[in-house]
Amino acid sequence: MVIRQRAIQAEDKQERYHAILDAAERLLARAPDRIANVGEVADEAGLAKGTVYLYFPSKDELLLALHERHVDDFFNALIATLRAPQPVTIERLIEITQHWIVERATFLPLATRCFGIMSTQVSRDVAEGFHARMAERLGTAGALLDQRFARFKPGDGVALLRHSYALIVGLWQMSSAKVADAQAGLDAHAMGAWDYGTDLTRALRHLWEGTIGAPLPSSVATPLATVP
Amino acid sequence: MVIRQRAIQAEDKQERYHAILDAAERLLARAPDRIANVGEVADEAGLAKGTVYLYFPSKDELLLALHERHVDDFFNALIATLRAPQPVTIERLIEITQHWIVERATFLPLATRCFGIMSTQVSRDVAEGFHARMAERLGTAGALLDQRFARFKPGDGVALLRHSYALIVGLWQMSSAKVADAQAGLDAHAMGAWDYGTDLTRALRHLWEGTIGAPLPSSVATPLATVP
Amino acid sequence: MVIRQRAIQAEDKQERYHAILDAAERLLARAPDRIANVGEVADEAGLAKGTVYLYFPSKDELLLALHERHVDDFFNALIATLRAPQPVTIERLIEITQHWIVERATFLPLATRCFGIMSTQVSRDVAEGFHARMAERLGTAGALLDQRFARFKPGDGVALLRHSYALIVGLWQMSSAKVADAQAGLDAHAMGAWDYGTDLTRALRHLWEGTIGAPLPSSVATPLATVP
Amino acid sequence: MVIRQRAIQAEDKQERYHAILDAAERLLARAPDRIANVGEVADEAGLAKGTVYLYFPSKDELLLALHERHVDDFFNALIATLRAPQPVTIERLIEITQHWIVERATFLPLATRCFGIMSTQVSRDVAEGFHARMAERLGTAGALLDQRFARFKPGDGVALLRHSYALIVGLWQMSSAKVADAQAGLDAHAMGAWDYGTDLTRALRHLWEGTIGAPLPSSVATPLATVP
DNA sequence: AATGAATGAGGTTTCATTCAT
DNA sequence: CATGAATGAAACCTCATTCAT
Repeated sequence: MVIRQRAIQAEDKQERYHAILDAAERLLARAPDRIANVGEVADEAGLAKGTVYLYFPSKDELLLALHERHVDDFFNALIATLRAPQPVTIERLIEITQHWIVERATFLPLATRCFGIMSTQVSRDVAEGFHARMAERLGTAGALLDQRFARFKPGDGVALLRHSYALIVGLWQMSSAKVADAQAGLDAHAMGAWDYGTDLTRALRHLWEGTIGAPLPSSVATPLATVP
Repeated sequence: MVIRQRAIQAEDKQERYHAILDAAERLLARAPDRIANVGEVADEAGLAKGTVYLYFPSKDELLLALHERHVDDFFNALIATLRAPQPVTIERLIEITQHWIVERATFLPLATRCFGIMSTQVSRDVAEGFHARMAERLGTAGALLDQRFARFKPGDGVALLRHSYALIVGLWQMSSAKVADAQAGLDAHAMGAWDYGTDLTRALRHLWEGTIGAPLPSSVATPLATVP
Repeated sequence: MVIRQRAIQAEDKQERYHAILDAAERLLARAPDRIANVGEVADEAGLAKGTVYLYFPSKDELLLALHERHVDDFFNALIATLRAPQPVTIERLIEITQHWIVERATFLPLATRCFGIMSTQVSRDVAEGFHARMAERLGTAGALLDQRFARFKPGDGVALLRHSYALIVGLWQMSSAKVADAQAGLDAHAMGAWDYGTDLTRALRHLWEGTIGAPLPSSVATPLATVP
Repeated sequence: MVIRQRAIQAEDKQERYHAILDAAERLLARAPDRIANVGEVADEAGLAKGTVYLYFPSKDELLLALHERHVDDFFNALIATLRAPQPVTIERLIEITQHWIVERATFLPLATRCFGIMSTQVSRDVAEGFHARMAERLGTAGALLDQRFARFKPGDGVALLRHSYALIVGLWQMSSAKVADAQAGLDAHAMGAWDYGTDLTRALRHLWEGTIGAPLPSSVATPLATVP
């Protein structure tokens, strides 16, 4: 009923676009098990339901956009680290993963949901767009990895990142909340280490060692000679 | 073992239970992108909707049971191979994965769906039951791996299997049908190898090499002296 | 107060709320034996099913609201009469009952149904709300009765009304349509007077006489000295 | 699967008929808010679902039969009292009502349900049959009342009983469990006496006094000269 | 007579999206 | 641009009753 300030400038639009994503993010953080409906997102953003559709063509694309923001944050941190002159330690890479993915309570639930969406609901165009942008980021970060590892051929870095991401998501799905709790009672030794964070670290380490072809010292890569 | 009009013997009931799962499987194979509703499954099975609910307490549990059958088939093949006296080659393990998971068009779409179900819709009891049975199979196969690899400590086998499964599922989600098609036009080199089967093989190889701590020869494990 | 295509003003909403109840009322009047489903109500109101759920949280609450409107109409008439300066005759009270309850073909079938709903389907909050509002009306009318009857102690009026209502509903249930017809063939004398309207009048008269402690003249109460 | 002894003798059939009613009674006593489904009744009786349908043509008629048994018990006690040579006190009549109706947790919920059924689901024949049998009992007890009260004309006794029954049922519906609890917090005085048992006693007393045309002493009727 | 597997009609509710205002 | 009322497809599950065994 209240007519809000209209977003006429492109900047205002950008701002509102992100305000909607922020609202969705808050709701997801509050209840990572469920995806809020459009009405709730609109309410949380202080807008009307119809307004959301001025900024996003569909709910699915809204979710995808939010996921993309998560992914972006992660890649930005990763790329920044790989561009910095300092040696890149494996601990540092795992730290980045922990911080931007594992500890961000909304990342993995939304990723799971988005993979579900992607395979069934979303139009080919949208899926292509999403993957193209994803590929770009992957390409950038992968290329930096290729430079760091003497033995890497072009494309190896990208592949390693893709595999890592698959491991991160796949492992999470196998140990999501309800199940993790259920496992608490079982014999941890017989089951293997079941804590997601610990298990993931171990799995990534194995994957990377296997990819590099040698045990990982604390530093996985040599310093870059030049800093971009 | 003719299935009569009414399944009165316990055996007949087993058969009908599986007949319903078969119907669901056929529908999924016909359209891996969508999950049929209960009415369609009943029709396909030549039964009434209510009859399906005599055999499964809810649609979700039907899907879970179907997924479990997939998983069982895979584990049975895996365990049989690990129990056989012959040396286990990595090629053989990848073959099993290819055959029972990758090439079975219904496995991965359903797995993705089930992960979604598991975290939100299904009661804790059901989820626990599912995971307990899964853990048992994992435990059996993992223990056999432990015996095969001299360096493996108890639990290493289970962990390797879990990590492998995560990789299989996660990678599939990143390259599900629609997207794979979309990628076809892009420069394969720049993107890295994007074919799911090929990429998965490579990723698993890296993961396993990293876990074993040595490059994989064609045979990943020594022959068993005795067959359990 | 033309109802527009969309009810935007609060007034329009009120009107639409009642339009839905009107539709339910018409359907019930047309077939007092059955309760229409929500789709039928929506059709009758010229709306979509979902729209009904914008105005009522559930079917049960819709029925309750309709019943409440019936009850309200009755109490409004009753209270108006009791507030008027004229002497209140028993004939007048029975007239009101006849008009607003007995002759309103939908009142008693719905009341019966609502008592069923109330004890099993409806949440405690809703039931409490309903009864609180009912108690308020009862209290108002009861207090007016207390003033009219010299011998009434506070609360006697409310009790009399409650008892009367119980008699109205209970007697109706014992003589609902099908049965009344069935009785038509029997010897009316041996069975006692079985016509609902007549029988009810007699029963109420007895109840009231017993409550007042004296035979009822045509005027059951003294005129009010002052009109509130 | 177990083939039970077949009820071939008429006596056995009677026994089984009542065993089914007993089962329904137990279930209702255990949860007066809900009507068990046919499967539950069969289980509780140790029979198969289909067997119930050998003894009752439909669920509704089963419920009606159970209700009829309740009503029978009440009337038997009432008639026995009215036939006994002792003076009949109002306290005694109320005691009978309390014992056979109010305190029998299953009577009133089932009565409510049966009135609902009767007006909508049951065939005319069944309804007629039920009411005819009910009328017979009413007639017997009513005639006894007519004899006890000097001023009663034929039919007055039946009418009084019918009115009393209406009051009993109607008042109960207005104060069934959920609501009674809800009322607990309110000011009992302003609301009138809300305890069902107390309120009912008061209402019945008023009804009877009004019918008899005089305040009720402790003894409502003169002793019978002859005992049938 | 007894069983219990099979039936399938029947009804409620949610929510992404549209579009009149 | 913004609103939020209206839409209506979609899907689940229960359970009284039937009937093959």
